[in-house]
Amino acid sequence: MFSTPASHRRLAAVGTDLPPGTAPDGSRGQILSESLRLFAEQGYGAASIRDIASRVGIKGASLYSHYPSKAHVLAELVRIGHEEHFRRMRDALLAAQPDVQVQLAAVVRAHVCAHAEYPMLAVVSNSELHALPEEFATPLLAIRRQSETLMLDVIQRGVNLGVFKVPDIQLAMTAIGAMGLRVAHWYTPDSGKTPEQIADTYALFAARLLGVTA
Amino acid sequence: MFSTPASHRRLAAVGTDLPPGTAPDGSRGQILSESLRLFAEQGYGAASIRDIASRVGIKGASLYSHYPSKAHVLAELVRIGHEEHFRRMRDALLAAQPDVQVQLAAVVRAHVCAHAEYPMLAVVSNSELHALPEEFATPLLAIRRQSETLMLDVIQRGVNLGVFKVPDIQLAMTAIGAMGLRVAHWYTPDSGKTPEQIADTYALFAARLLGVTA
DNA sequence: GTCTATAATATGATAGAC
DNA sequence: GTCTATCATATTATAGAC
Repeated sequence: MFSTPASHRRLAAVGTDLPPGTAPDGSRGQILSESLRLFAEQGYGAASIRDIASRVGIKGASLYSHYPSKAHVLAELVRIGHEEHFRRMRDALLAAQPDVQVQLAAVVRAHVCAHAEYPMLAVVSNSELHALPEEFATPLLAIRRQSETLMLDVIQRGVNLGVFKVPDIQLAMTAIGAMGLRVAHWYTPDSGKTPEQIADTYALFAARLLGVTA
Repeated sequence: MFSTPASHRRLAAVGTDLPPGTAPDGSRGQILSESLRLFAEQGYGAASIRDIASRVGIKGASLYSHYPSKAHVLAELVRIGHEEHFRRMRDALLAAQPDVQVQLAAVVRAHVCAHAEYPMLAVVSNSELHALPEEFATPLLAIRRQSETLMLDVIQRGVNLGVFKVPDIQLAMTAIGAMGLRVAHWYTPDSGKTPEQIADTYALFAARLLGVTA
């Protein structure tokens, strides 16, 4: 039970950025953006339709012209978050073939950068999925599994090649994954560290954790 | 945005255990225990006084004979969680003097075991502090800082002794801390791994991460 | 210490005018 | 696409009987 941010805020960052091209135009996009802020800072359950609408500058009832329910807004945000995260990891891996150490660094870097560059989206995607009805959650969990498998496959390949040595690859994956997840909570652009610097250090940590000594 | 548990539940575990001696007798203890379950599974905001009371077998109004408000119940749970976590880390460190590698293993093991043995308490302590008013949160954040400092001091001492080598001790601390935090979300007693086995592996990971090659 | 009853307010969502 | 008005229900918390 510790650690960062030092305040009792849920995350340190303040930006509500969404990945380029993912936010719709007009009120629909504003609803997404303001919902992101409120869901990240207060949690889905504590953020009301009226809260969201008032920040957009409309009334609660008007929100229903854009989304059929509050759950649909959350589902859309979590979908964007999961897809962006998976896309980045996959693209990084494809560009890094074939050295397994380079592959590991690429996926860890992509994982960390996604969480540092879109901290609110990451917090909502990681911490609010439980609030969705099962039919909304199922396809999102499928994306999650893809991302997990991607990292697990790199670790397994490294072990098979004799480059990595770990007592348990599942535990290695959860450990490396967790390091990156948590970045979304404490990262802030004015910390003096860029996402890339953090990603580099965490990629080193991941390699060491897997037994790479060079 | 990934990782375990595979379901859309917030955590895999089902037990609502509190550390021995921390749960009051009678209704007061039951309120704490049922609140723990509901806050962990649904989040503080989504769990109602009526939900809690009905699980205890009383009416909502009767809860106010035991706690002055819902926030007081949460504050009590988070206090128990933070104190137990700090106490375990401190005791482990005191028993492990003076080899810095042994110290590191001790604090990491204590950190991981606390999160595996009391997963609901850990999830609530780590994920719901933002729901508390600032006057409730301040003393809890102080405990958090103590736990952080404890681990940071071990890392710093290892670096000073030339046993550990890292580009940034703060990043090392957040990485090691995050590994343990996340255990509370995916750990379940019927996974075939004991908290001790996970703790041993994570202690190895932590040492490697800090540049220990032996 | 628990109950019933209730206050005061907030919630997600809908109907229908413009 | 936004509004006002409203429905139906849920919320935290209190008052006062037993």
